[in-house]
Amino acid sequence: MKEKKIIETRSKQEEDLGFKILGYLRRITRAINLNSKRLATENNLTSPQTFSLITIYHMGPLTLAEVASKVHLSPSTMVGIIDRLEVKNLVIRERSKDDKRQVRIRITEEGKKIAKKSPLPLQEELLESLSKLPEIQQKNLSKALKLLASILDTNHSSDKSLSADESCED
Amino acid sequence: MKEKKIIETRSKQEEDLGFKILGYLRRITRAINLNSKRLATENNLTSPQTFSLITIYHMGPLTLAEVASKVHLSPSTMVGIIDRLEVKNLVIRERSKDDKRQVRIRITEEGKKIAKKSPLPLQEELLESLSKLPEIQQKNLSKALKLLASILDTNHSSDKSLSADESCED
DNA sequence: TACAAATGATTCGTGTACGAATGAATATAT
DNA sequence: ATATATTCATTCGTACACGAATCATTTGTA
Repeated sequence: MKEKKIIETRSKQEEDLGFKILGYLRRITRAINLNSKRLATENNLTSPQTFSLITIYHMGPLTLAEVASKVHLSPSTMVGIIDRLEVKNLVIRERSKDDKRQVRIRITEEGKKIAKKSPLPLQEELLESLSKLPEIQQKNLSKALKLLASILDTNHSSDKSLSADESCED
Repeated sequence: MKEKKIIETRSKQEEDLGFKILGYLRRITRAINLNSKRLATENNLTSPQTFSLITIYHMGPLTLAEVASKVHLSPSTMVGIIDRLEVKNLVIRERSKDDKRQVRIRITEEGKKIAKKSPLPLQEELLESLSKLPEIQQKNLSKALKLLASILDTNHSSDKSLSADESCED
């Protein structure tokens, strides 16, 4: 009753909810980052690299902007990721013949092999932990994340992604 | 019924769940990043900087490692963040007298003013959107994120944070 | 006391991640 | 047809974000 001056410009419950959620999100993103780096040393591929490679594998030759859009990254970020995938001989850039501005990213045979057996980032621990939860909780989690994702990225431009399907209407 | 060769090394529903969740998480982290950068241009403080500053403001002078732990970042990351807060005259480093290895981060008067009125990252849009949801959904979201955060960072070291309170047991 | 181990901050190297600016190619307008 | 606008990839500058290595200080031990 006497330490009330700590937060005075925001109402208590709003502060609580926002601060908690942001804290959880920070922890989540950090865990994802750490996992990505661990995977990078073990499998020689970071999480964004793996995501991009699998996307290219599934959806055929794509332009750089298309890959970026599908994995929810900006083109300028994607340039570096493709650079690193290319020096590992997992993809190749080839200039489009009809529109010489475009660069088509094509997966190599080597890349296909990696894509086929490369674990999705976080897959192991996350799925194992998830499978221990009751199914209802798994559904809730997935729904909550989907909700949050759509809340957050309506504030920005919205292009459809590989994982933004609409088949989750329970 | 004929495109079944796309994913063959992983079972269908596991793949679905993991891939979806990871997709949501990527979108969420991206939205957070974008928001952080927007705030940086508007308020001259990024999201990690704001988090760190508010933490220092609330919890008094702290060592660099303590701040890092409380905002869930590594010390090496925190060095840069404190650097940038320092050149903006929001905090100052002072060598500890009893243990000259330690650096105590102290908030300045200028920093206090900023901390008091600085919006929590994402606060505006997120809270506004959240407040439109039924309360039960808000609770679910918070619980789901907390669950996911604890699943994810049990894989790593766990120190308690500013936001990791236990008062959410509904 | 002297010497090894541990600790705290920092530096270094790598990899995201972004927007703004750039340059080449294409499309559009006059 | 030529000038302008648009589009695509890239480069540049900034800021995270991490682990490994480093350096100074402190602590523990022989």
